[in-house]
Amino acid sequence: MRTIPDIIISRLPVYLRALCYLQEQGYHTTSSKELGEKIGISPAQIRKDLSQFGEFGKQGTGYNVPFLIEKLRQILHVDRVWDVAVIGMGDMGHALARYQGFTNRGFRVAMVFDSDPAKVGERVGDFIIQDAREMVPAIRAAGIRIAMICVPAQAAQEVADKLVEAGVKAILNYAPISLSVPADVHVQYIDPAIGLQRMTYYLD
Amino acid sequence: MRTIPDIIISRLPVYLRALCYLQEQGYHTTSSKELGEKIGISPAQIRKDLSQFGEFGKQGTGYNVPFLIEKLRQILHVDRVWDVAVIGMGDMGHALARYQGFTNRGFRVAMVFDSDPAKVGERVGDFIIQDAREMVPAIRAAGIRIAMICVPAQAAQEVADKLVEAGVKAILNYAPISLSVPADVHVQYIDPAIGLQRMTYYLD
DNA sequence: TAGATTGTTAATCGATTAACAATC
DNA sequence: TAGATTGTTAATCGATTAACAATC
Repeated sequence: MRTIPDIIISRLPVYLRALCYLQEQGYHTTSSKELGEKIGISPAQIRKDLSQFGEFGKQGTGYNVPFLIEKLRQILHVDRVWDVAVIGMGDMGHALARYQGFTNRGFRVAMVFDSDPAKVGERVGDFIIQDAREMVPAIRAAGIRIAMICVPAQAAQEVADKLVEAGVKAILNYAPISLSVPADVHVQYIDPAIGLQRMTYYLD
Repeated sequence: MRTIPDIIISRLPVYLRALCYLQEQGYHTTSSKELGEKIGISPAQIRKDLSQFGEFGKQGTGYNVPFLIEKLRQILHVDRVWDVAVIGMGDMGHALARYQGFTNRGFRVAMVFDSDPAKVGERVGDFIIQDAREMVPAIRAAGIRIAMICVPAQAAQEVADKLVEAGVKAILNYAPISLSVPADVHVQYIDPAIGLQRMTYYLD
């Protein structure tokens, strides 16, 4: 089986999100044209992307929304619920620990950590903050494969190393620094300042 | 002047972030090779990207770190401080209002809004939460051009419309929905669930 | 000088789009 | 049937990389 380009994979969650939103609004079918207008992607590209994985549409009528949602969930492996660990209970980690937006999208925060003794044992949402020193055994014992890093930049690489040691294979990094990880570990970056700087170039 | 591709612009903030980090660590010069290893981008690409804007390096020695930082700040228009408005004071808006990571990166949160009467008038960080009904005149009067949307999905498009009406030209959208805005308004999306879904495809 | 590294060219590689037969 | 829309092909478009003369 040939490898699907990552740029295609990166668009699938956007399709899935839009389809779920359409479903909530009562749509039962949609077309590549309609979907493309909603999310600003050309109809041809949507059809080409989806065709990498199968024939999900019908000529003349388009795509069945619940069916395509199910297929995309299977493709992206979010037809299950992944446990996620959050490291760093500052404001951002706190917000992620309580984030409602993971519901029905394949994720559930399962444990949260901080290295500050003053925070360890405190409650955040449904969780008791655990000591960061127990991170590796706790994550390994729970079989957790996904983590979010919300610690300061200077601590992020060390945390990433420990997560790798604990068996984590996917990291969502909120710390403003590029991480070094083995090739089989995936990293995505979220940095609001970078998001803003990508736009100020166009402002005068 | 020919238009620089957006994909190049989108890498510049990453270069800038890495250079600032190198500077903190005491580096005075770096090379495209060294920088590329830190951030996982090929040296040729870094040189090609930078060459769109001028000749910033020296053969044999590479780039002067403070000089390149200054140039990138000028290019990205973050050689100043932009005032930013935050709409929606849930956990995420709260975290952004108090976010320390904007400092020295060209941004300062200047005002925050919520539509919940129970929250209006409360304090978050250094700010008093303002009534969302005053959003348009307040943003317009302050000349604010950048905003972050942290409201629920079903309210986000309406908020975006008001921001456009108020003169905002750049929106960082944390709501899990694609926004429709005029062509001269820029939008960047931050959605942790999408970040995670881009990785679970590769996990089994 | 010798070694290192830039900026740039040309070649390669990959992604997007236009167009259309197939068919619901 | 007529209209709509898919999946796919081929053409176009754009981005990345390799290589190297220039030069610090």
